[in-house]
Amino acid sequence: MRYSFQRDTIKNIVVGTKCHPTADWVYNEVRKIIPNISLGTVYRNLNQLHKKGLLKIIQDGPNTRYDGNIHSHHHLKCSDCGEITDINLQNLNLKEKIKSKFDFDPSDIEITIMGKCNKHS
Amino acid sequence: MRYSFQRDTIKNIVVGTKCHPTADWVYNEVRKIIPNISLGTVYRNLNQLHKKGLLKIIQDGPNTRYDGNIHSHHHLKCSDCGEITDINLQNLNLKEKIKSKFDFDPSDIEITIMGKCNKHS
DNA sequence: TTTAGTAATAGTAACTATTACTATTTAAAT
DNA sequence: ATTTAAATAGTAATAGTTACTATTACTAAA
Repeated sequence: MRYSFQRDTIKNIVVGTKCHPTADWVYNEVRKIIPNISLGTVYRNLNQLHKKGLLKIIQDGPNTRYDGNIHSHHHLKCSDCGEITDINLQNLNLKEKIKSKFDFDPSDIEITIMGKCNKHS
Repeated sequence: MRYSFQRDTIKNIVVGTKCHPTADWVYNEVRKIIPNISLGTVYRNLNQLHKKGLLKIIQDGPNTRYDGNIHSHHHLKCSDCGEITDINLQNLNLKEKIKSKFDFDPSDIEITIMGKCNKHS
């Protein structure tokens, strides 16, 4: 993958925020640095960065969001303000439970906990 | 909510399958019974049935799917064939873990396990 | 260094899933 | 039966994303 300033900027923006942005949010942020960047360029590069494992794609209901935290983690989502927070859940041993209980070979586990964050409980 | 044959048929189709269908799949099934039903009617009724708690909406990547199983359960998804299977995971005690570890009041937990089903492992 | 090759881009068009709109139909209460 | 409002079919509109194309710009080799 050849260097491009556009992709590099997009990557830095996604990795540099904890807000799990949409493509459109990223687009508006990048435009502050590259005013004439194309929305298509943002989408293309977000997808390429995902393919390279440099960011994650998460679904927030029907909305696609991007996550610069590529370490194994899960999400809390506040049903009031919509804020999504990364959390770590260790020792769940879920993969072993799945493997022993079901005829299924697990590779990745996604957990989203809906509820109220401290500002809205 | 007034009775309508369209809504009743849609509900029976979603509840009667384990395939976690898309709106379009439901539309094609309903058309076998009501050939001139409108796609908008399918969407409107799927959303109404969801509001009434008679079905669930799940996200399969960017695709919205409907689930007639309204009991608490989780999902296995095969990364080869895409098949989604309902599973029960008891005694995870996740809500208590979350409540004690994070400043967050959990209401609902969604778990999706990606991996290979028995046909593709 | 130039140059040649090709990946990446900007701008725009196209596509797809979903929702909104509107005139007409229909359930069901009076 | 008449009335009323919910629901419908059909269509238009919207939003998010991808595809297309002429042009630009990395980068490796001459």
